[in-house]
Amino acid sequence: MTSQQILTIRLININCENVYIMRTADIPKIRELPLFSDMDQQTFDSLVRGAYVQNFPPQVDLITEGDSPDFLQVVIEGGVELFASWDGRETVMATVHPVSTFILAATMKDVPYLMSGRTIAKSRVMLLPSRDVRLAFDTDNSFARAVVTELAECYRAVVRNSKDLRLRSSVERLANYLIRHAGRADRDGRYDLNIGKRRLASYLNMTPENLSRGIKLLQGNGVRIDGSCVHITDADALAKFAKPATLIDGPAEEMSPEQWI
Amino acid sequence: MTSQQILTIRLININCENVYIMRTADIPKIRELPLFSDMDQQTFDSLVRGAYVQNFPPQVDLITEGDSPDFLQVVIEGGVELFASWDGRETVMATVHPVSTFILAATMKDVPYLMSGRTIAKSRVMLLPSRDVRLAFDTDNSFARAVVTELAECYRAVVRNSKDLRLRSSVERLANYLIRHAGRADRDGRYDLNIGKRRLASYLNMTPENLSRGIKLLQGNGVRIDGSCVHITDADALAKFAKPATLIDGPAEEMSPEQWI
DNA sequence: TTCGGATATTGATCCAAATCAACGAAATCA
DNA sequence: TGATTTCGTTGATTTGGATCAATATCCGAA
Repeated sequence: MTSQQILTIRLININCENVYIMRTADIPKIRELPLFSDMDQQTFDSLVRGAYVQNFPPQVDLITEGDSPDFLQVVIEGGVELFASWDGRETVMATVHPVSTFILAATMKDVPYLMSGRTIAKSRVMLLPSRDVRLAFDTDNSFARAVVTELAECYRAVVRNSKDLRLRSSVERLANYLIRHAGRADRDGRYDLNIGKRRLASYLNMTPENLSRGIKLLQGNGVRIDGSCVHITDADALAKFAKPATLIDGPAEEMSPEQWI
Repeated sequence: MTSQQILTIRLININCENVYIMRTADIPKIRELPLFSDMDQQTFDSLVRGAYVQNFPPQVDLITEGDSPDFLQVVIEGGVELFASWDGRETVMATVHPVSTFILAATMKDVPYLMSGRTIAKSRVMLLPSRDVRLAFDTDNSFARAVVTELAECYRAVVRNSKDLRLRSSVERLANYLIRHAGRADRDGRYDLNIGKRRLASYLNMTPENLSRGIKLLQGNGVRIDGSCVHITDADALAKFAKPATLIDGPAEEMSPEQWI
């Protein structure tokens, strides 16, 4: 079977018009990911040969919890939100920003996804057949090491998130969230929220109504939010209220590959 | 420096009388762990050569969050509880039962622990120098693959736990906890709780008072708890209330190596 | 541009869960 | 054995957060 035939079958399988073979311009972006940067050129080439790239509009489901991981996915442009459901309830677990992979654990173990994923913007996603990824893992030690680093980092990110949920009140979670993202503030201490408040509330495990009230409460604690503009007016006061901790919020450098919003 | 000298230094470092070089009887138990079972004999031997074993009374702190991972630890007998603290609050994150390892992620990445660990019973713990573990990872592909499997499983366990926290009420968490452990019930549907209610409450992220009330509430839903004896009187009724889900509670087989209580 | 829908805010109310307080039952120890 | 402490339960009360309802605001499409 030629690779062209394989591609054709894949096209039919996923039943979508807008599919491309790996665009040359995308390759360097992928290559620079920590997960792939140390890989043998030969392994990387063979991995990329079987891959393809797809463009999606916003609000498209990419994966559904319970499904089998046919592909390791890489967000090249746009953004993907990982969420989970149970008994009619739904919660945002994380958001993946370019350029990074998601659902690596399911791919490596070849077990069903624990989370669903949908685009939150017009997005460009690369799909690497899971079989090829596992094959690359078996043949390339550098890649194996990178997979371990990535998985360990993902694990630690969820543990930190779990501590955040267990040990803090919702307003404390909000305050620390704002501090974690203060890195992109300008010299006046302003930055854009870059996420809908509805989505943010879900990620922080609170209702949109309570998020509004939390924002109002924080106005007396060194931060003012107007629309999507966050303005840190008194970083010390905010820190005093939020009590950020490295072992929960992570050092800036350790901000994870499977990025936690 | 001879290995005897190194051992002596280690003895001084940890400042505890009750230290042994690897007891021969412990080796097979370790060897059978999924993490080590596929390892080259040679690598395994060199790993075990640098290891030692220690006995602890209950309530002893083995690791403290923020510390550097000098050793990969393996619980051989007894039990270890992983917990985390922030701003005077404390929460039980997980319990590790024999025979399994913990804090593998910190060891592999050589970054500070995110959780503290203390014995919850008289325990026997093996300590493998982190450097040796990372060395073994670099030289033994089977081991590398096993590490990935273990890390992926740990990651998924925390994700499931996070879903449990986010999507369920405290009584729902309790009900599903009881179902998850129903595997060890006898034919009458009875089993022992095997954990103090105080600790269980902390793990379920609720107060002891509320746990008591939750238990009472569940008496009308197919389960009766008397002291430490759990009696599933109506499994269907309990399941109807708890709505257990594979993607949160895991299939029995997938019960994790870094065991979630 | 206006319309219609999603999104955000505010207030009122309700509910789950934490806290406070008291007490009985085990377990631990002298 | 009795004394002391820890653990578990129950009741009363408070509080954080959810829900319900009403309005305001933003945004995208015709």
